[in-house]
Amino acid sequence: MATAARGPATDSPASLAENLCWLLARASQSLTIELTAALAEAGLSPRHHCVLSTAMTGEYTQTALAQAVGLDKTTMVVTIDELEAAGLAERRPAAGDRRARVIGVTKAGVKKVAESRAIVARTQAQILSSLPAHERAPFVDALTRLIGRESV
Amino acid sequence: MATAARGPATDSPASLAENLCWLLARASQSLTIELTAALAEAGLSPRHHCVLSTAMTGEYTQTALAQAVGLDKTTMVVTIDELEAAGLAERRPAAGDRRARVIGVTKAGVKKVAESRAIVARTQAQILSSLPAHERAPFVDALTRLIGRESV
DNA sequence: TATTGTTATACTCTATAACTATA
DNA sequence: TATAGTTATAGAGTATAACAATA
Repeated sequence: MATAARGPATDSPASLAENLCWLLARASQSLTIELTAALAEAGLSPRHHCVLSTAMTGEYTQTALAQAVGLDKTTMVVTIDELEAAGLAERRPAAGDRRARVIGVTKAGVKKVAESRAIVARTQAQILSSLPAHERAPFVDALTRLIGRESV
Repeated sequence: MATAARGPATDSPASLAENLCWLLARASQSLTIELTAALAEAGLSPRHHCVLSTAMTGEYTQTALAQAVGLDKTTMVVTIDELEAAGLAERRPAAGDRRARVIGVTKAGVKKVAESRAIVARTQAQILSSLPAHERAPFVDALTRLIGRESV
């Protein structure tokens, strides 16, 4: 079974197209596992990192932040709870709306993001190293366009 | 980029590399939702389709099938249960091992796969249409290499 | 009436452990 | 002792609905 364990031995001509969704799911899963393990050394999950790192780039309310990273607002509540408990982020009153909270990043959070970004960069470099250099940008580009597709 | 709602307005140079895992997760999620909706008209989930479609390509025991499509053996039990209840697949005794079961596809299953493959092909064509034709094969290729990376 | 954030709840997918019957 | 399949269970991640405070 030298090849049997590698993947489905599809013999139909439709196999390539048929596998797109499956390929994405597998790639996403294995990379997430890898990144989760790498980020654990900073005590963050990929979602923590993504939210915290994004929060640093502007003044986001919780809802705006949720939309920005593609999370449900209820998931965002839990995520912010955890980041706040860790002292990395905090809910600040929004300027013009007493309902809304702006998510601020604390000093400790800023330091943590620097740390986690280094980890992420290292991990992704490892991952992308399996692609020829000239294919990397087009690949990421194609992915981006695939995501932008439906929301346009 | 006046589109704050489109994605994180990252201002760091690391944004591209930083988003790889996130991009894959988003792409996988949105495509899975789309494919799930499309396949619902055939009464199948993407996982059902993938397992059934793969089972047709050879003589797989449950465990072999699980490895082939990247599912846990316990998930495979449930999947086969459902496919069997729907009359699309069946557990047959394996030739040389009384512990193992070969997953066979029934006549109804074969017809169903033809139907679901058409749906999948149509859906993927739609999805890939957002990429220039000459980028599609390299993109799928890159994805495949990314997955093959760790198991090698 | 609509929206922000919250809580509670449920559902899917996946992972872990223990069991059986074979090998 | 190890393996194929099963069962039960637990854990993520996400989604839905209802609520309070505010707009």
